[in-house]
Amino acid sequence: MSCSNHNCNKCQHNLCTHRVPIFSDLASDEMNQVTDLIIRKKFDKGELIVMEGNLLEGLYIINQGRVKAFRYTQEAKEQILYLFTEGDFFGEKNLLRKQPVTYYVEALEETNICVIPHKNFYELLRNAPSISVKIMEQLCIRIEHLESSIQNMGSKNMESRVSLILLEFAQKYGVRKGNGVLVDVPLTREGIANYIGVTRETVSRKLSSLQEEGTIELIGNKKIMIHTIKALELEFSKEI
Amino acid sequence: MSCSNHNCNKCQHNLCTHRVPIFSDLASDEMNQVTDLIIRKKFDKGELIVMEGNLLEGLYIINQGRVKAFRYTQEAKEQILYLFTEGDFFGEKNLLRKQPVTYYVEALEETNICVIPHKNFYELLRNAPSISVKIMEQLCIRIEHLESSIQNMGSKNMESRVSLILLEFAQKYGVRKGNGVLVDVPLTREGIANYIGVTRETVSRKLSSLQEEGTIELIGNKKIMIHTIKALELEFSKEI
DNA sequence: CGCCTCATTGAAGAGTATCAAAAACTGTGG
DNA sequence: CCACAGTTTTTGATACTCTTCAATGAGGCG
Repeated sequence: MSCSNHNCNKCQHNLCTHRVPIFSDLASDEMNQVTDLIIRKKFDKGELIVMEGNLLEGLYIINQGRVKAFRYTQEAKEQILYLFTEGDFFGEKNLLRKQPVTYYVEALEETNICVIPHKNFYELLRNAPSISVKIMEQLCIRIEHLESSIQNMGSKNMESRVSLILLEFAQKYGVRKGNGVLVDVPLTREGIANYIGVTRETVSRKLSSLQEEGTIELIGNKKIMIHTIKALELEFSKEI
Repeated sequence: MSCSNHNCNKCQHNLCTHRVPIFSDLASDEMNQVTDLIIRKKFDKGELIVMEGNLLEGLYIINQGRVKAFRYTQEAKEQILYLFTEGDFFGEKNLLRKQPVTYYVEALEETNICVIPHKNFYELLRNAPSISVKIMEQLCIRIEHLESSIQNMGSKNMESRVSLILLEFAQKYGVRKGNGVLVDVPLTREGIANYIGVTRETVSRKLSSLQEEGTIELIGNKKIMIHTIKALELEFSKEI
């Protein structure tokens, strides 16, 4: 599950510290200092990275892969809060407030994580005040994302909720292909459903109808070709 | 709408700086320095304090009163994100990232606001690093609140959503009375509905049924006596 | 006291959840 | 490369919950 600094060659040349916004202001030698402190971990698809109630040993940075962070609703259904990708980090909250995590994090694919032990993290905060500001910025970005999610979930019609998640996917994971965007979907239908608070059948039906009308094209279960982004944006905002 | 430092006697003796967590580590003379910089504003019930798109001139701290922060959903329905009370603050996000606000804030009752101009706020950040940490903590608290909201809105049955908001009210605005809790409800039925993503009729019906079964007692439109908190907690978690 | 806003209640309807079954996909091993 | 098994997805039919629309009732402020 974890590997030393020397036999994890993928990490070696793809250092988290260089990819994370919060360290972007560090001088190169400072960055190397941080890099030396990193503990690397590897998780398989479906593996739990952290559990609700865990006390994290440090800041978790995603070096490679994608993960979902979720809680359970009253109905014991997963409610996905975030999708994190390369360069994203989590656990900062629990470091700052020294509290156990309040959600689960699970690898959606093979994922390499870099952990900065919290002792070192605090030193960093003291020595490089610019990091504080960066962290605040990231926290604010996270707040905005959550606010949008709530705004979206307050909307009753699932049309706009499905459309919005497709737009989010297009933006985060999409690659231009011809005059459309090809998306490598990180979630199953059920995962999508758990993200926007509906059932998997509803997601399925809506994707099918979007395919029928030519807006998207389902390629297997893991890829979606979005032909007309405009149509999604329209759908998203068509209700008065 | 705004008043000078000398004729706003309510503020005078109830200084925001003493009531806000982020300043709690400041020495008394530092605090007085901050206090001198404060601009005071007063808003009537129903008045908009900030609008989406506004560039705020500073950090907004609530000295007295209650406000709601909301966005609009696709259906043009208000989606309430936060209820802020005395001691809470908002606008920090937009200061840190220097971006326009992304929500509306409206006074739910007569409200006194203290504004710390952002120029002074930045100085504070530089001179008193402890404030950074406090702000991060507050941001984390806000994140946790939002995460809980999403978890709650992901739950399909409104039973648990209504129960949860009543519990939240009890905790924030409740006063023990005998063996129950008397709550001064800050929102109309429609407001409650806009907080949890249902219609006002649904809220009304659920409150009535809770009253029938003896869990709560509706006193006018603005007060609710909660007789058995336990019943709400049960209701909240009764689905498997 | 009267007006206006807010809240309640009822009946009908829309829409999504649920349940069930069939189809498609994914990955493994021959 | 193909067949197979397990998983995931799709699709259909039904049920149920919440919304919507409408009308009545209560509350609060001048």
